[in-house]
Amino acid sequence: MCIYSISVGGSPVERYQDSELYRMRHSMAHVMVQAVLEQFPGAKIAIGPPIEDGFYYDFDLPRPIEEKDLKKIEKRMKEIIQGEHAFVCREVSEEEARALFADQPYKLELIDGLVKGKLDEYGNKIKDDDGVVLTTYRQDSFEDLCRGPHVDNTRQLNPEAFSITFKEVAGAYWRGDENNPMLTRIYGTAWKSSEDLEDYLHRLEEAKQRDHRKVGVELGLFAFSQKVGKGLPLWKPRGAIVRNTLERFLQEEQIRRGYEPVITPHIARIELYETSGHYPYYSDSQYDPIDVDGELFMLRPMNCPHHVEVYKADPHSYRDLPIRLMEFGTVYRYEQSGELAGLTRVRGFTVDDAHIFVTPDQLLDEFLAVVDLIQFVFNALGMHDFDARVGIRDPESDKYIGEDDVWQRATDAIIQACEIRGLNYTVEEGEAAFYGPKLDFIFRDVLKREWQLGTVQVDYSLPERFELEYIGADNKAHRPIMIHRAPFGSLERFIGILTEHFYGAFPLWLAPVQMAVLPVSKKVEDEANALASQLKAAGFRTEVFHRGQLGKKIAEARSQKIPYLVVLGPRDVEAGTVSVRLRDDTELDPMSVEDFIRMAQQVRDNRQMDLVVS
RNA sequence: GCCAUCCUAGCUCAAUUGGCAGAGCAAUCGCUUCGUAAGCGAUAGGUUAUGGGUUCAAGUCCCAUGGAUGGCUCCA
Repeated sequence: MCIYSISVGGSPVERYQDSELYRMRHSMAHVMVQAVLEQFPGAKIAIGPPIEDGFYYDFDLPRPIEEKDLKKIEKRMKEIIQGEHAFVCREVSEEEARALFADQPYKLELIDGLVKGKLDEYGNKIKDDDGVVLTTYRQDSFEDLCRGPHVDNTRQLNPEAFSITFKEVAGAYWRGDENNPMLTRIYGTAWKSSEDLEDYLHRLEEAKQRDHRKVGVELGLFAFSQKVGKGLPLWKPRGAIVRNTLERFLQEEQIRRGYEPVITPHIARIELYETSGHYPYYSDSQYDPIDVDGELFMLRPMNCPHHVEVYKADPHSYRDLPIRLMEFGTVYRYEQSGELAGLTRVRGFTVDDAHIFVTPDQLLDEFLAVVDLIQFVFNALGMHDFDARVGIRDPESDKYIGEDDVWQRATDAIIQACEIRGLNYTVEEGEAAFYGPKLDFIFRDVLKREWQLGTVQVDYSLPERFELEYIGADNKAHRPIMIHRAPFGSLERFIGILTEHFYGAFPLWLAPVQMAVLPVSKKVEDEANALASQLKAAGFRTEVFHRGQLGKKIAEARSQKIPYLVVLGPRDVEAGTVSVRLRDDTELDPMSVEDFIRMAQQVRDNRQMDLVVS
């Protein structure tokens, strides 16, 4: 068991778990524990695995850890690494292990879990459970219960390519359970070379610069107010333009594809949610009911029950199906205060929602049509890097409604659709909605961070609970199937992600201000105003910059990421041209206003990313 | 919600062991009319997040509340 075996028959790409970096980071975590225990002799230690970009270790410390402790620990880690200590593995019996970790309660609990419950260090059932062997790894003075793998010797670690002060320490529940005590988690990042470390730290800095909370405020897209409440964003005029433009784009595309807009209220009587199952299955995310003259109303956490009631307002023939009801529906969900984050995690948000009612025959085709729509939308926004994830039930949990065979049918349909469209997908347990399995689209932005965006769900349960019907060709009542879907997910989160993806430099069609007219001097103010009117008349959101000299106007327009900077001076007025500079500092040759407008219209109407016609 | 850190002018930040709250940008008002990354000057802007406490004296120390940030848990 002490020999780490490379998995056989795996993919040709080396798995992270098999890589040298993984072993280095794992070993680095052990070195950190040794240094922490020297600094805090009474500390209790929990677990500490390698993670993406680094590692962590959880501790129960006798006092809060401070920045200067971390610096000392980091220094000591370098010494330990330079001590060239071997990592020595040995198998231990249960008794030996208990004696070894007699004063480490978390380790004893791990041993209990491994030996009795066949549980791994995270408290999950060990799948391949034929005989659990306990092993330890020791370097220098520190020995840890660990299954490895590690490097052979600390000389394989680079003392100049790691950091434990790059991130704040964090609280983390023992075994990830919020009922357990909170431990102190120290994060580290470790690389093979100091250049790699620098690159990584640079990437973090880049992400910070792009953060939509910073960029969104600079561009005047949105604001939060303590008086309105946390997690409740206010869209400022420029942000509202971006959002309205996206909504219009999607609505027009959906109408083209047979969707029908509906509009429904943000609250409803509690009976609606009792029927739908949101109450009680979704009550953790819902706000307390509102008493209106003795009747209980709820702020809606989802739009589906309302759309179901729209469907129910009329009798339906199989000839009418599929019926596709769409709404940019605002919903309110309770989120714990610590979970709120900018626009990506809020308490009130708008879903680009639609509910499609189909016959069983239509399910697959309609599902495929939804997948096509989502791909179309992502493509239009220049978002090409995404994978699909099929979310199915966690078989251990009881938070789902509906019968087993119904879940199976829905899951089969989703997987079949993925196969037909050749999507690169994974299947994950526990990722389903409470009423049915779903297909999520996971997008990677320019910094390779993953975001869950669009989602499609197949639902047999709500039609059942609401007793939905259509009349079939046999003149008998049948039950339709519902598809829930949202390409953007939530407009708030989506625009947050788009802002970071584009670094605020939205494509022309989305840019809040599309053109800045920059008069060279006051002598051409009148001409500049006239030019702006002309550009506005051509349908472009245009502003004239009056303040300061030309250089200042350019600096300001650049910082606002305005796509076209239209410079106008006496020479242009005389020649009847404009001098266009792009926000990436490209200067175009002087051209007539008409040519410029024609080009910009083409760029806008094709929703091009490039600002010139290619 | 939990752990940790933080909150000074609209924004970015100063303020010595606890000793008169300041600067740049933005804003307002002048001057300047200038051809591709920030022209010059003046004015105004603050119960230092809020409420208590310690002290002769609190932006600074202590407590509570609110909010933000990094994580955990949860999630569109």
